[in-house]
Amino acid sequence: MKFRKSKQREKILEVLKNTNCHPTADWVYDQVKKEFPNLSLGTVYRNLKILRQQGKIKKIEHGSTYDRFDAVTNEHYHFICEKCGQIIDFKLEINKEMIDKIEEQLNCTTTRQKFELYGLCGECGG
Amino acid sequence: MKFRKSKQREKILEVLKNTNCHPTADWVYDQVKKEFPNLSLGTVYRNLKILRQQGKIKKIEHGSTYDRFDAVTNEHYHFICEKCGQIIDFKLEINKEMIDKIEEQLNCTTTRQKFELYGLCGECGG
DNA sequence: TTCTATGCAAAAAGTTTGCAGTTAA
DNA sequence: TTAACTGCAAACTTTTTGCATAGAA
Repeated sequence: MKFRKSKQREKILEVLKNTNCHPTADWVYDQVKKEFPNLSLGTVYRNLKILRQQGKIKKIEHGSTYDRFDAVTNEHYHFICEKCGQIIDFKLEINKEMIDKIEEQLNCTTTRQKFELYGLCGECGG
Repeated sequence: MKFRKSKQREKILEVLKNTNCHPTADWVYDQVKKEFPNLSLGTVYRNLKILRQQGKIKKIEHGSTYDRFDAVTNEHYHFICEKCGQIIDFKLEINKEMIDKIEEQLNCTTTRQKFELYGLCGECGG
């Protein structure tokens, strides 16, 4: 794949580099629009895709674009296959001291944790 | 909130109880449609919402319906305040042996982990 | 009888794509 | 000169909502 330079793409990357708020495409659009008033959202999405292909940014993945539901009520965590989207449950004892340490450090109290692993399942070449 | 009984809702819960594949709304729709051929997707979504309000099922959350992007490359995790919505980054050394054990158990390879804490931040009474 | 649940279809929300014109190399 | 990039708008995908009717309590 060949890429040319584009002012819009450079600005999009710059905006992303200068924030740690994990923005949405729309937020990026609003920022970059200040400099390129005719910018379109489609261009932002296309460039976000290209920047990912170039390995310069990451999309914060959640496996699938569909909502998924779960009637299993006991405490468990999820492994999500990045290829086939399959979700596999696993159990785990979360280290309580680790949580305590973070609570102290951030001066907060936590009520629940989410712990998810992403990768390839057995069938997809794990 | 008051709820009445409904055959469709009962069937939706039954279908969810009898699978461990964390289905999408559409998959549930296809299953339940076998018994209720006039079923509509809207009804499935509405009942999934009600079942969540009743605490009978969970939606596998990914925080927001928007894709989010990140050009910050170093590894970090998030504490999310359930009152004010603030997100605070923290660093953590994830126990590698723990991951190895899960990989072996599930026969998968993991490329990344998501570890999120939810609760109250200092300002909100943490 | 009352009001929640339903089916249907239209709208909303978020993302992708086709097209004709622009621009980097 | 050529083919990647752009803006615009339409299409697409997933979820929500409005409305009239059916059905549980």
